[in-house]
Amino acid sequence: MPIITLPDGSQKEFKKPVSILEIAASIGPGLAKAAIAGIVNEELIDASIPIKKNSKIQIITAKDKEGLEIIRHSFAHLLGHAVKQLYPKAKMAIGPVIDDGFYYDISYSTPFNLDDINKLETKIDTLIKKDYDVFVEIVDKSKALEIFKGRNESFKVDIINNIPENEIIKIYKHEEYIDMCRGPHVPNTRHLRAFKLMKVSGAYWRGDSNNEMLQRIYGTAWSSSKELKEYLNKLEEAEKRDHRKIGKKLSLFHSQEEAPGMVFWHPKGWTIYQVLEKFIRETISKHGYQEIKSPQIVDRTLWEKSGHWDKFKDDMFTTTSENREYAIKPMNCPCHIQVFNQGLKSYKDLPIRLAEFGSCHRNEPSGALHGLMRVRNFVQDDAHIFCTEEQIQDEVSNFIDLVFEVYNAFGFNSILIKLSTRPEKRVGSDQIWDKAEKSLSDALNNKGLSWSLLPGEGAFYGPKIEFSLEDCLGRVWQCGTIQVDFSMPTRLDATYIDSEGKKQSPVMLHRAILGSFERFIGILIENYAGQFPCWLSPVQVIVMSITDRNNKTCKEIQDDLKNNGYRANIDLRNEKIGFKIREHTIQKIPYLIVIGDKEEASNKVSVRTREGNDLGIISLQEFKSLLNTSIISKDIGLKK
RNA sequence: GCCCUUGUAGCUCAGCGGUAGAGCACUCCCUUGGUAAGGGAGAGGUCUCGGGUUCAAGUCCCGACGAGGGCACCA
Repeated sequence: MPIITLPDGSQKEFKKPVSILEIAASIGPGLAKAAIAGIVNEELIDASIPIKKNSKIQIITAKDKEGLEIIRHSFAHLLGHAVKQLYPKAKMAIGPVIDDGFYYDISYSTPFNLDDINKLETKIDTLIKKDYDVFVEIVDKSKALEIFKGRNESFKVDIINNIPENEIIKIYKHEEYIDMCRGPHVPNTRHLRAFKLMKVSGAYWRGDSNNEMLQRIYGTAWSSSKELKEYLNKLEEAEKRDHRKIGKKLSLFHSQEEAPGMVFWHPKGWTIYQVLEKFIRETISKHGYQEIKSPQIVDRTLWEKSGHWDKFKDDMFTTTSENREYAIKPMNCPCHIQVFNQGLKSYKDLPIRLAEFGSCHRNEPSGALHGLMRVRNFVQDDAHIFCTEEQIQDEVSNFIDLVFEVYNAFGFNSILIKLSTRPEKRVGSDQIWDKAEKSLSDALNNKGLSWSLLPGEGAFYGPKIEFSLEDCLGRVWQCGTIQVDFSMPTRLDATYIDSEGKKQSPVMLHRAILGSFERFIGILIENYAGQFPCWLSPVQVIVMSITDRNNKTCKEIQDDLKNNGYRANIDLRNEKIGFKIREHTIQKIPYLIVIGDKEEASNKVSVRTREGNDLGIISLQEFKSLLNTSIISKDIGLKK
């Protein structure tokens, strides 16, 4: 005789065990139709499973976050159903929910191509429209093994073998297709409507590159076709912002076969790079850093000593000369310790903050390369802080301020913070780890920041904080980091003299704000869709003539602007003004100046923005002060 | 590195066994025009590279390299 308590506190008593579907039906037919699953005493369960005890329940529909997840999960099963109908010999591995959709990993003799995907999509469509009921059944392990062995589903058998003995297993029956799942799933396929199969790719069984490579079919699914459409539009929007596309259109950079994973920066792209570097240089200088420059190529023995050779030698570029083997540096820290090691250091010298825009090479696997985001040669805004254990917290605290200052300058105001703590394999005593982790969390808490904990995710040499920023499309990019290192200073013999005259090893903090310049510029390109705020814009002003009578004046205005430190170009081509405006608007130049006879006569300039706003005829002086304000304030402008 | 897809003019793409095509960009000519594309003409390609099949190969097959999407990796 279960008494069921609904979310609004009202109670209903039933004479026998009831399912979510039945409860929903007792409330109203509309709800009965919409019910997908339920939360019973905080546990998500299938809508058809009878509830025997007094319970607090909530009915889940497609409008709930959980409902959408269930829909996606059920779509994975539906894909399985379709695959097995079209390709009976296929073996199904796993089909989980992911952001925006689902996938299924499948083993099959021949690769699936686009044609197969289309066929599967059509098949799923016909299955959906049958509005068939999905039945759930609870079985024990031996029964589950029997079922899936009988169906020749060796991956499912493998999964079952890894499930503890007394755990219950749920199987879902989609007509003749049977899948195994924790569930819950939709009670009927009529809840499944808005989906699209997106792509096929390879994926290793259990994510291990030693295992068989399966074929993964990705799909997206939503609770309504309107949401599906919105999602597909969003993808299109993101594609338009692709930094590789914009990089080409605006002639910022390119790459070519002869230098895979390396960037050829064009004048305009390099201008952005230099402005960015200048900004970081000035900012970190204010925060007490000293800039250094260390060698590009360093003898193998240093990398052996630092431990990198052992772990990463295959991922390093090497070169030889006169029987010595060198590595092109994959990181800067060992070199920075060499700088620290020059001359005796006193505790009074600490903290010492050494920064370098260090160009690093890493032989990344070819399949990992991606535009500016993952390259083989990149420059970090790297620095290492040498300090005492007591100084860790202050240094971290100051660094957090620095990160926020920099990110805010680009208009990134939503910043996510993660703290990773000691992993199983690590160096250093628990006491030191306690202290270091506490320093990091205290620094975060003292600033009243919210952060999430990643237990066990720290580096073997120390805990770390990671900073991610959210771009205007809501995508999250991990950029900044600060990592405590107890190990490398000792390995590379860094010491200082403490107040009692004894030698001590300093703690080293590895830190970066942007991460790599290449990647950060990639992120900026996508965030701004190529429309850089004026202070970063490669060309800030274009001066255009109406007829060639006005060319001389245009040149004079350009010279004036350039002499005042602004990046100004001229367009004196024999083209109509509309043509020129169109072209430079597409090139995202913030300010477009038009010079015709009227402007010459009044000794003024006509100003138009790339957003299409006409700022009217103003004096050059007035324009310069406007430009100046925009640059100094790092105005983000109308970016969307 | 692994799986799938892919590589044609500077760019975007068509052509898919029978002597290389379009639009934009480029060059020249006409036009000197006031806020998102004025008109005309011309030039431009060992169809990524190397093999093979064929009377004949951008076009089919094999391999290499690059690129795209995933997977694995990411000090």
